[in-house]
Amino acid sequence: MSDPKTYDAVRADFIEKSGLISQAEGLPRIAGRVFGMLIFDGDMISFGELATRLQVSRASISTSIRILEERGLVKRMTKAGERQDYFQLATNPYATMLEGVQKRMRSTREEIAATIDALPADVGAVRRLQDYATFYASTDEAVGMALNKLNTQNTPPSGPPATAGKEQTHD
Amino acid sequence: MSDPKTYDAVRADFIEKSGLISQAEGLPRIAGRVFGMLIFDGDMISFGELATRLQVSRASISTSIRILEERGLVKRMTKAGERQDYFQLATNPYATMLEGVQKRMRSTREEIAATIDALPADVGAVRRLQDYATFYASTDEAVGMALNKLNTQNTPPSGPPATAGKEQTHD
DNA sequence: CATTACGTTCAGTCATAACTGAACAAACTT
DNA sequence: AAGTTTGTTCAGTTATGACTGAACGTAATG
Repeated sequence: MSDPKTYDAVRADFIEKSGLISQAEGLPRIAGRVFGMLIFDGDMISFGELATRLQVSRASISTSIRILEERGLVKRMTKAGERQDYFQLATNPYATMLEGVQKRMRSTREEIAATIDALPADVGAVRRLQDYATFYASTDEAVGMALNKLNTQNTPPSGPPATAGKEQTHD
Repeated sequence: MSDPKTYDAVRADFIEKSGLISQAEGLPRIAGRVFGMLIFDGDMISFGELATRLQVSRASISTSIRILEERGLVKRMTKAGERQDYFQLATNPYATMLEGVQKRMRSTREEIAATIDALPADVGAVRRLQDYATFYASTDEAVGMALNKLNTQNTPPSGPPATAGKEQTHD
């Protein structure tokens, strides 16, 4: 208990944990570390800084950022007078994550529905497939409720601080 | 539309799809195929039958079954007079899946909380970490609601049919 | 007893995806 | 112009995990 780790140690641990969490969610580990670093630090971080502070190649940063951008979790910024790209958490990244989950669940639910449609209604499998589909449907619905909560209650959450004037959203 | 696939073709497609779905959920593909086959066929399937019908090694069946048993999705049965093990969907496997999801989310939420506790309350990171933790908390809650629905509304669902007398649950 | 059937385990192979270094194009600096 | 800096892409390496074959223990069968 009485182990006051330094700020930097806590930070490093959290970033590393984020890597592992993301790995469990199907993202590459480095992308998770980038995400964790953006959460922890809050402010914009440059491309080069990401590479050096995480001690990985710039190629890895490039692809990780691409993945995070595709998923809508991170946005790319520019600073006037700076050549490097800067990155920041997207606004409400968690809602975006849930939307992604929803999307995937719906798609698999539809695949199950397609299987059901391809069968005559009286075969025994239909009943079990319907249960399977229902499972996805109600989970989808539950996620939708969490999403609503996220979108309404705390807008804006701790997202990017009101920009100080120099930065521009990139596209 | 006017493409009446044979029952066996629909079945094979579904089983294959299940493999892919499970792969996306972090399970080995073969485990997903086993799961899909158990859903589709409904009745008990023997160890050997799984290996031959899925055209994979018995070693793979063994480890896949172990995984599915560990997760509580499948139960092992024996038939009097039969030496082979038989397998069946567990009762309410979907609820069990959701419980697993919940468990994992709680554990990562706790890791985030631990990070927060290790920081003085006034650092900026705390706010963002709290948002992160809240995200997991409310998703956890939502899953809990879906779980309740699953557990109450349709008990028993299409689970294993009342056993015909010869089988025994294997512990 | 020997033989066969069954399921597990383990070493090894194979497939896949993460990660890197190097080559590159574009934009800036001198 | 030549030389930097920056980000992307691609070929190649590396790490990871799925899958298999073979060896094994156990239990039933003959």
